[in-house]
Amino acid sequence: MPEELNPTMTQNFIHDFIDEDIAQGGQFQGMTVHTRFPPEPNGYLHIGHAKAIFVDFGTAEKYGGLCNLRMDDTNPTKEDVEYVEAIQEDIHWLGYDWGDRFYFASDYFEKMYEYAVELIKKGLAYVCELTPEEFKAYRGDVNTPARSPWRDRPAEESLDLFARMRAGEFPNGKYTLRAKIDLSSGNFNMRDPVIYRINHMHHHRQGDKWCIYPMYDFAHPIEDALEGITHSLCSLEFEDHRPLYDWVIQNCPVPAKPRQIEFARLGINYTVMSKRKLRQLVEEGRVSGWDDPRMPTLCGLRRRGYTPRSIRNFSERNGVSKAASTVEFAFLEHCLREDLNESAQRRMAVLRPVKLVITNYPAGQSETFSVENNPNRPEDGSREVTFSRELYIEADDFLPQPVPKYKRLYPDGPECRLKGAYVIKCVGYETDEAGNITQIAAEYDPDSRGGDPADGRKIKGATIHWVDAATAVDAEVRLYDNLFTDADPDAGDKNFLDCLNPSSLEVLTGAKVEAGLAGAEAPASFQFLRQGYFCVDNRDSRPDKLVFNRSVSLKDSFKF
RNA sequence: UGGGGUGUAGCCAAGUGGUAAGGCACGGGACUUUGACUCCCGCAUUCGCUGGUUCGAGUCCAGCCAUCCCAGCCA
Repeated sequence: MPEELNPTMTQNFIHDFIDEDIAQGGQFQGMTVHTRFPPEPNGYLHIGHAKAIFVDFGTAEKYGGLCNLRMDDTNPTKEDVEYVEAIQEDIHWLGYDWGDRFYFASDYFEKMYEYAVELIKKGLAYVCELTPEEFKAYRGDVNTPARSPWRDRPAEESLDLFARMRAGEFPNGKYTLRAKIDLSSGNFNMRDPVIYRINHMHHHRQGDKWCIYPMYDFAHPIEDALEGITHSLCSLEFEDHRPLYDWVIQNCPVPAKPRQIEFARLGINYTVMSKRKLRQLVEEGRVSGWDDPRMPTLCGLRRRGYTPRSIRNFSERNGVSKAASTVEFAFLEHCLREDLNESAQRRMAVLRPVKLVITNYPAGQSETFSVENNPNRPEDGSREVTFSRELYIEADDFLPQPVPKYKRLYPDGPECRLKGAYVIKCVGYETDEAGNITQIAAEYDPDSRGGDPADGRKIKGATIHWVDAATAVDAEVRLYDNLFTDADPDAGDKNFLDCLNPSSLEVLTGAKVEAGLAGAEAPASFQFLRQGYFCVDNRDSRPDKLVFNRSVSLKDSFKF
């Protein structure tokens, strides 16, 4: 049911590693390549996650393997079921499917507990009773080892305390379980990291069954191993954690030996990708919600008219490497245009209308023209549009005084073509007292029905779009610009809110669109001729008021 | 000044000792019933810098520089 995915993902350094693993005949030989996408259900997925999804699912697909979807819900403090469903919906929308392999890290809590007990018995973990403040003070620094007064606590004592931690005998923060590794390691993650903490809190899935929760570093490798993951792909900031990941795999009797490989996460200029900041935008009402069309969330992009295919292509063509990258927003737009140009149906709409009167066309007369829906795809058919003496055209398709190279309407200017209808020539215009243009007059060539003059002469002017004043429908059109003005609102210590673009949304209420653009028959994404690509806003539209969101504008190489 | 990464054009990115792919952006032109699309052309004598090895170095070696991540009982 998902539309056809991209051709096989192009080779990248991750695939090189996997190829080696398979070739070397080690732990992965003969195994099906198995990856996972492990979001924490604490927010909505955004365009950055799309890359991770692409890498995780795409890599599995490339090797004929499997990719699991797993909710990494080891910290109930920030998590909520609300996000669990949204995450699944967004991944499916992108076109990926995990079959029946949908898991929750919290379902492994019992097993993790057992492994932790094993570690204690082996003398590789101990219960520590440093307060958070002490813990911090004892951490040491770049050239001072950490101190841990409880690391030699007898295993029996730790076992007892750990059991009582689980039983709920102690308040939050009283005790932690720590792995006994290396207090002087240059890698702070190895300085006897906490692997379990006490947190008396209701878990969205486990309820009140647990009051101790495993830390990511302990839980994640176990989750991977339990699911038979062969390659655990994650972002660069976890490189420092790999020694600990390997330590857990090595010291717990897990059924598999997954390998962690890190790649650079995606950055886009003019775009905030931090969940915390996105949440702030929503909570402070600076956007209408997580799905505000200006948001970089998948649901926001979807509502704005982005297609799954365009986002997949964007991910594919960006490549996968370890170099921190910030790609240009223009590239995402390019990928959308590329897809929409191929697939979007065309419609006519006039965003800033001005009336055009065909002076030699009989008043009261009307006719219809058949206009193709997409010149690239004849199979999309055509539609009927009405034409009469009074039309609306775009205000900037007329100029009282032409500027150099202007080839649209102006008095005594060149012949222009009304898209799909007739050839016309401007013969005058009217203004109000203030000098504003109120109406344009033109004459048409009756022998040019459909747009081609009978005598075969070339039309020098441009082809312009129009709507019939008699049948046009009023609409609201929303034009989007970047949510931020600064190229990288996430960089440095500046306040990202200061970078908000005050004109990121422009609402045009006087637009006129051709009839038949409402309701179920409307194409999901379409192009308003010479105005860009739009989609019907299914969330906001009402029968009496059509609302269109602009996905991206057309490229305009026209310069005066 | 500890540990772990990364540096190829404005932005991504191939390149794995044999003489710098591709895409985006940008500029120019052709075509066009969307000034869109499409199509041509242009766009790194050089790969962070400096040395070294080699007939030959973006690729190997050394040193240096820049930059990102790490001291949550977050993930």
